[in-house]
Amino acid sequence: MRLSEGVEWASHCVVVLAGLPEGMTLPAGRLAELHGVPGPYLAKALQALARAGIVRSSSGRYGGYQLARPASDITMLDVVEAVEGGDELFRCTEIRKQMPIRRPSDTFPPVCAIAAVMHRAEAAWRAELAATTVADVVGNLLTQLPPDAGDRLMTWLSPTSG
Amino acid sequence: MRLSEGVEWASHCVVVLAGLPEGMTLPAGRLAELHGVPGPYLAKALQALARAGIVRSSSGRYGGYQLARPASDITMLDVVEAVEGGDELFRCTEIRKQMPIRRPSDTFPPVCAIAAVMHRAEAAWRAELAATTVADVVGNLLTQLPPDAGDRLMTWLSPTSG
DNA sequence: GTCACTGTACTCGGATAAAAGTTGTCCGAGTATGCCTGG
DNA sequence: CCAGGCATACTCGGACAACTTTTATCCGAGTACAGTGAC
Repeated sequence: MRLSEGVEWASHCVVVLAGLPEGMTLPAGRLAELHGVPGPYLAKALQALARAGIVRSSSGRYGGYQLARPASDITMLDVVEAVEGGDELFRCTEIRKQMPIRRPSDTFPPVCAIAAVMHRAEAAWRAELAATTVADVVGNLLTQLPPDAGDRLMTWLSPTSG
Repeated sequence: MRLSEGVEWASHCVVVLAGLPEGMTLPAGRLAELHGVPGPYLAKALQALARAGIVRSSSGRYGGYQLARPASDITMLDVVEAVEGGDELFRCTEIRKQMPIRRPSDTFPPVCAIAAVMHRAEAAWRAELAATTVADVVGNLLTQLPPDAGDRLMTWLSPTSG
């Protein structure tokens, strides 16, 4: 089991979009080129982000994607759930209820004891993702990258380059 | 993304095995029948548990599976990793290193900032699973199930029944 | 000089194929048991 | 009556298909800009 690649790509895209000047958009093709990933498929992840209200898309010439709300209001959990779907990692199929030793009069606890453990662990995972915003990641990156990384990015994004 | 069904089945099997008298074995076919799941495929999960040293298998007539160590020494993380593999949920493909704005002189931080967040969340998930042993789950079940559930199980498991 | 219109080039969005991983199944190798035979 | 050997039936273990999910791709609908022409 592993998360889809789209989660990684979408996360990087959101981080890049968070670093853009206010109002600037970036088309999917450019984002794909920047990250070296297949463009048409990255679009799929970006569409998922748009459906979730994380990014806003503008059509037409000079259109593209931009964040729909401040980076400090977007958690990593939002990004993961947008791409991956909000389904739980562990889905209990209630096989305990199919045991032949069951009697009709038996009243089962509301949740399977095993599912309870799994859900508790999953909640811890979600809580950690929800505690980190995209702004946190950007802030963390700024302390690690070379000082001119932002300038280089903007230069590369200028239409004459690339 | 979701965990494979084998994780759920294996967990239930381990719990059942933990409730057996010392030294008693249970064949895979019986475990499958008990849970109402496809037998040959459940064997696959049980084999994984055996490879991980969680259960011990005995061949031959009246053979089967039993726990390899006390239930209090088996965590739910052990079970999940045995079936699902120890791979991490989020695998960083280091796409940051493929950006065209990169320069050879750039020294990258050891871990991608995004991967760091994902790994932190994953660690929280694992920690929660590692904090719960199979014995805990069994103890929890004993407070919820009807008092005669154990007797019913042993009756059903007796060779004359089924 | 200003405004409205039209053409164009670019964007997103969803519908459509290929690849991988998971799910499900089968048959062969190995082993402890129970029976049979011989002492 | 007891011990040894043998056939048996049962077990696990790994190798082999079918299906679902993920990955990858394409083409059409829609939109904002730029140029053109009329006023």
